[in-house]
Amino acid sequence: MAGQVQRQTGVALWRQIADRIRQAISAGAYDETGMVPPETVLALQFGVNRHTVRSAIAALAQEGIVRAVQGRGTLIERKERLNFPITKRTRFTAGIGGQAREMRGLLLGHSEERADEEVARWLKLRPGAPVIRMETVRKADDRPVSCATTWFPADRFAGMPAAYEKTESITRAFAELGLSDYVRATTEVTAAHADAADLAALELTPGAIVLITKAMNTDLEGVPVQYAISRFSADRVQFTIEN
Amino acid sequence: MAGQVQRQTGVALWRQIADRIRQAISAGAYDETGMVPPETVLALQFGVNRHTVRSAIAALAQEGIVRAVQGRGTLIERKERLNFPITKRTRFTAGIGGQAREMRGLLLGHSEERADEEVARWLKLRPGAPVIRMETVRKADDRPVSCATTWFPADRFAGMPAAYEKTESITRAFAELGLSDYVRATTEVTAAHADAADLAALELTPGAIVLITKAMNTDLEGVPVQYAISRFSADRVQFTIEN
DNA sequence: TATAGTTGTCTATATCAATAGACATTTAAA
DNA sequence: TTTAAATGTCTATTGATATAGACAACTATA
Repeated sequence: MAGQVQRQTGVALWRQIADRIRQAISAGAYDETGMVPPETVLALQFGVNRHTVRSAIAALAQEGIVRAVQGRGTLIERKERLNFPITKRTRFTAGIGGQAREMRGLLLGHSEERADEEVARWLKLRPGAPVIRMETVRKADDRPVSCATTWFPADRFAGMPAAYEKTESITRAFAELGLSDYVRATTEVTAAHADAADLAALELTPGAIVLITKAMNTDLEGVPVQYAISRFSADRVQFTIEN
Repeated sequence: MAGQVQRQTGVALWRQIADRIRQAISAGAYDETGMVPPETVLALQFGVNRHTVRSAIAALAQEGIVRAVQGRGTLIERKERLNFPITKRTRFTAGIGGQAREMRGLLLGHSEERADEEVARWLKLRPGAPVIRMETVRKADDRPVSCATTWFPADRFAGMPAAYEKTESITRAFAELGLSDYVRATTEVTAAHADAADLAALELTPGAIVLITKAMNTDLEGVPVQYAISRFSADRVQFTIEN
């Protein structure tokens, strides 16, 4: 994890260092001791003052990733990265499956609106067609993993928000509405800094990274049934694509 | 592109704004005029002082993305986000294909070493087996798109570095070494802040995000021939997964 | 019960980031 | 040739970031 931090780039040193330590923890670099190296050692490694390292560690403690104990050191509290397979049969709940005890989808809000150009294109509707929009957060063992904006054709899935709120799962909600099976047609993946809404929904701190997927599901006849823009905390998930 | 910028996060406002404008340009938000909105308008949009916007634009001008002209406005010079499909037949050169005039792979360095646990697992070798490691950068029209660390079984592909340096492509290098076809077996995707080496290789600024893929290719019998960890500039690419 | 090693707190100083306002300079269009 | 609209430059001030040093407080262990 050597490599120097860079100055005068608009990114504070303490944030660069926090990001590097977070990544090192994820990669298992400190698994032997379960602790982050002493502040003086890190300061030397990164070529900065000890106080700068302290700012970085304070940020990580704020995220709940480490806990500093006076006299002992800085203990690693949490270290999670869920694997999320993307396949023809991608389902959030089943996908995370055995990796967490409890999976829940929470409905933050919903509305009926007219499809804009992007949504219409993905759902193969005409622009202005009525669609149901839902804002959701998905949690694994009560830790938010992703939040999503999802659109459904309104004529076919008017009862979606209620069904989702009841079942806490898209798959089960589809089943309630008479769609027993569906397949993932396309997924686009990008990454960006989380915006304010995502930070709040995913309980992240500014500067955090989100993996963004834009995905379209179809029924077995190939008719689009759902278009979703999901934001995943990059620290907590990885995607796997099996071909 | 509304949404406010965030203060006291360790990421300077001018950098947040630069990132947002870069992304808006990529998304085609200013395609009608070919210009970025006036500084005073942006300052109002983001809720910051005009000087802060000027810092952001100066950074983008430094990257060669925009060019400010006194009296006229700020012109968009370049606007790239390459789409990179991930399929069974994923090939970097062909994948980016029609989206750039010229595709090149550059060999930064290589060595023969013993497989560590991770590499051995992916290549289905025993730990300690000899492998060839290559560090490469891939460029589209001379702009770096990704950098990669790649491992090959040493017994089978000893001539890989030389072949890659000559052909500037993994596919063509494999062909030279007698492997005419191969398929993508698995791809893992994550995102993280770029580390110092990636920043240099990809000509990015600190705080930039990289999409990271870990991918394994096999020959047509299913024998692993290549394991690669690639880092893509998140500002310059997106992935598409077709199922 | 010392002692080494660690985190916590305090003061002080220098540099970067951001705001504020005024005015110059250039361009394009009226 | 004006004029409006845009970028360029300058000065000044405030708050965040980073460094520096000293010492307190706590933990584990010899």
